[in-house]
Amino acid sequence: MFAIGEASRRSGVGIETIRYYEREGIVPAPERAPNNRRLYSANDIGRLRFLRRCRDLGFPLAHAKTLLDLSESRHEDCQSVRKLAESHIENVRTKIGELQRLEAALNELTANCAVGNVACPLLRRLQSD
Amino acid sequence: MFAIGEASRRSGVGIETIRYYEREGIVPAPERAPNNRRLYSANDIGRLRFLRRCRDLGFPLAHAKTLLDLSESRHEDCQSVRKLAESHIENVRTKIGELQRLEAALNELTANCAVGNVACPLLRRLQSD
DNA sequence: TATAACTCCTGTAGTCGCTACAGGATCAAG
DNA sequence: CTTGATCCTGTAGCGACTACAGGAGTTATA
Repeated sequence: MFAIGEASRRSGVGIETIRYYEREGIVPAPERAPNNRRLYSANDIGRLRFLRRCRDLGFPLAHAKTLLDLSESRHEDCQSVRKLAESHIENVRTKIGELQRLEAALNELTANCAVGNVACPLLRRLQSD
Repeated sequence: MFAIGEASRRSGVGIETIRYYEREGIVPAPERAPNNRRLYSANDIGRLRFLRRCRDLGFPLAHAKTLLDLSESRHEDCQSVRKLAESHIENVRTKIGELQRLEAALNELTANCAVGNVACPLLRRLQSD
């Protein structure tokens, strides 16, 4: 059993974040030592690591929790997992598209904003009616 | 002079957001009618529209405010504008790259998660030590 | 003129996922 | 015995809104 600092190091989840997950019911409250300090099992730490990986993949915390629950249920519902993952991929693709359009717009706006312009064309465009 | 609802319609900035901008000092407090309602001039509305365009381009609000201030100063500092815009474009490019790597990772993880798998490979990977 | 429906006001709290304290208790090492 | 690390609870802050609650004033219709 490990103290929260060690659990943090082993899982890659920050101490404050671990306590936050507990408060929010993302992970169950761990055992406590007689001195009231939290004690984490290897299993608990595995759960935290699982959550960190989900977060690294950009899943919102609520979905990370769902995936965690799915991963701990007896009959792993691969179907549900895939559905969640695919909808997430779709979101990521959408966001990439949005940002690419943004980049194009910004490039165009700054293109004319080159050397020694008197009136700034970018500002002109932002001001226009 | 226009009431806040009309200013919202004309600028494309939500009513609550307009009041928020005022609270935060992003825009100056407008005139008030004798009945205490806010009154916006065409100029005020132009400012709001300017901010909306900056936000649409993904500038953080603080930078939007800086751009607005630059646009209203006597000698338009095109240099500063360009610097802000270029650093923002850089951020957008970085974010695009991150999301693309994310998408690749998710694609790889879900690739094996195809039809009728018994044990879900995605969960396996998330669980691994 | 009465009433309904709309718009506006202030102030506060919620969103998301942490992160950063404050103020204290406990523990390990020298 | 003291120093410094770690832990505890509880609360507030981040960014940029958004959504109320509870009230007041305005406009349109019957």
